[in-house]
Amino acid sequence: MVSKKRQDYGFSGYRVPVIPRAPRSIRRRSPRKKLVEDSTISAFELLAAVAGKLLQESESSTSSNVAEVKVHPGFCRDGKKMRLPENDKALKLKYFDQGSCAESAFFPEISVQDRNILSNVKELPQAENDSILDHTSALVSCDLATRVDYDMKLEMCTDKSPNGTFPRKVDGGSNDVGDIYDPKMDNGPEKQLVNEQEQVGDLTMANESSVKDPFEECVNNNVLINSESSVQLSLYRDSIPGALFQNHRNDVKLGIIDDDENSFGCNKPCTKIRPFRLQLCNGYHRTRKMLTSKYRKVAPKIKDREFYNSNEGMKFFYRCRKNICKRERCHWVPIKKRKLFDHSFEVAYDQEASSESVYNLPEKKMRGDNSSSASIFHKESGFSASVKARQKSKDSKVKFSIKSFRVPELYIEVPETATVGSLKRMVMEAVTAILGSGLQVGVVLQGKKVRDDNRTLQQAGISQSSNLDSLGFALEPSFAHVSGQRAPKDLPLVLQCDAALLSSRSTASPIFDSGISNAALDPPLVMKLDNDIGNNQELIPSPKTTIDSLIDGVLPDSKALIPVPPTNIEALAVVPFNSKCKHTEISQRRTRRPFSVTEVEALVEAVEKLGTGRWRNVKMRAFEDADHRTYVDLKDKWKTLVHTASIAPQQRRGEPVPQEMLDRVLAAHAYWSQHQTKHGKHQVEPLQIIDSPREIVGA
DNA sequence: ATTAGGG
DNA sequence: CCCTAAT
Repeated sequence: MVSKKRQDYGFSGYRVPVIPRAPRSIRRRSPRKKLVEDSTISAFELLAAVAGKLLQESESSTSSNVAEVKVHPGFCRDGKKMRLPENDKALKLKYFDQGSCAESAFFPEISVQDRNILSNVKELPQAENDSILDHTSALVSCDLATRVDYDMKLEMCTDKSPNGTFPRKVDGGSNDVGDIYDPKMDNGPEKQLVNEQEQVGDLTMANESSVKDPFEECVNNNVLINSESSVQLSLYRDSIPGALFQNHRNDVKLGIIDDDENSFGCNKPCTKIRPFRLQLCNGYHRTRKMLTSKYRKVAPKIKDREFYNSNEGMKFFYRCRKNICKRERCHWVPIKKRKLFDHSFEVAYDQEASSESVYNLPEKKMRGDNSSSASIFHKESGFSASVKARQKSKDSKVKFSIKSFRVPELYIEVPETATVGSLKRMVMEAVTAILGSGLQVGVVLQGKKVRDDNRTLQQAGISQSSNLDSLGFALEPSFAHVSGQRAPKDLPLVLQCDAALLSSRSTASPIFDSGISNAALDPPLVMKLDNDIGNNQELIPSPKTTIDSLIDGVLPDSKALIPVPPTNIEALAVVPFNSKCKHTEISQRRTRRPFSVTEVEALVEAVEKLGTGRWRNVKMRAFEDADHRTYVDLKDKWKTLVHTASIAPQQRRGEPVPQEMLDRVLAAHAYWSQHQTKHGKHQVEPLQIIDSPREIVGA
């Protein structure tokens, strides 16, 4: 099922903060320039591959095409070394999480032909390399961006670990189990060790089998990485021959453009990618843990890696993870800020327009004719639309063909045991919910929203004589209920980003509003925002700056619009997010699952032996396969058991626990209260049941 | 990531 | 079961 409220979250106008969905471990993050996992680059590279192919097909043999295709060899080479770091089960999960939505809509075309393309182009001409450094040019072109991208990839590649294997930590916690004395214990350390080894072996096998086809693997990795697996609702109609093809091209392009991560990754490979790697690097144990709670937790999303570049972000993540991520089987993942892929750099929109934070308008002349296409997306809502406008010079009519609106990411998580049919229904629910949540269409022209509905197209500048390349449509959340208090009509959006307004924003309403209604920003405001209020990610990096930073491998010194992880992003995100959590009931309680007597018995037995302070071990010992029982659950259950045992039988509720069990509970509780559980591993003997006819437990 | 304890 | 603080 789909959490109904989720949609509100994404579309009611709430300015989506950066939602953490990343690796749990902060500590693993190493300083920049650290090695980057092979797989981390594949997202870029696959996209580049697709783009390159498209360009190739377009048979326009500009240098940019070469440059784009150039990217690929590294791609494939790397592919050979790629290892999918997860065990097979994890892979399934991940693929399911991120790949099952509709990635094929964006990467359906990769074929043998692609591989040829990839492998044919080998070296980048020196001249082009030189031109990389020539970033003084005001006009940033696609190829330049791509070449820089390429460079970054090289850097990443050289940094990777030599053998390409994955550091895999197997932590079954067996060491801690060494103090179990019960000789009858069937689950001793040794056996656990064996089990773990077996699992490692499985992992290895799974990995190797997936390396057969480097390219394919790359693709797979991409599925993993590129979370742009969005459902696409195509409304496209075009009677023009060949349009289908072009349409498809645009689809792909849209997918690329929409992948903000890529642009981020290009901008800041070191910081952007690392969390990614963390994500993939999760050791067995961690993966296991994730799987353990997979029914109620959403898999971390990679897209937000920039968020995790800041410690603040991690803190935030920790704080929110439990709220959002832990519990839902199926829900939306809020749409993150979106950035443009390198195509956007090609757009010659002026700096003013580029500063406005609401819409990005990557336009690109696709062909030489008088048709033009534009892709836009609305960052807050995550909606994007690809538009094709065709001009008919005769009758002064402008014909628009809105190719598609792209639905923001849907994130659905279902058990492996769910049926395909139920999955379909879930997706359908999600899409329906989105569409039904109230949408309106915005028109954006040259980076500015056209707000006056009464103007004629001509007046608005939408005419055949105007530059329709810069025209875009956007699906926007309908914000009829938006309270205008904090969002005066013409208050630029940026102000909303001011930390001072956060509180109001959190309580008030979907703040989204002003974002929608105010497209253009004044440069001063931009600067203000830039003053590290944390919404930098809203900004479109100035092409020049971006490229500079790319080439230098360093962040631009000062006010650059690079989406640096803001220091106080937490402040930005936490407040609204938390409130949103509550208001939208994003967090749901887990379904109650009362302990059966059998479970209670297992718990009691485990606690008798292990004590009351080692719930993790208890979990592993007695509930290893009960994914829905966390060690916290066990601890809580023990707590209630103790309580239950200490109250009168008449006051007990629920499924009655045998008194004998409760006696054991009390005995164990008393015993372990005496003997500290915490420290000395071998200094405390397991509970010896004194007066029970049962077998003696323990040594 | 675990553990402990309050809600 | 949830949430938080403290490890």
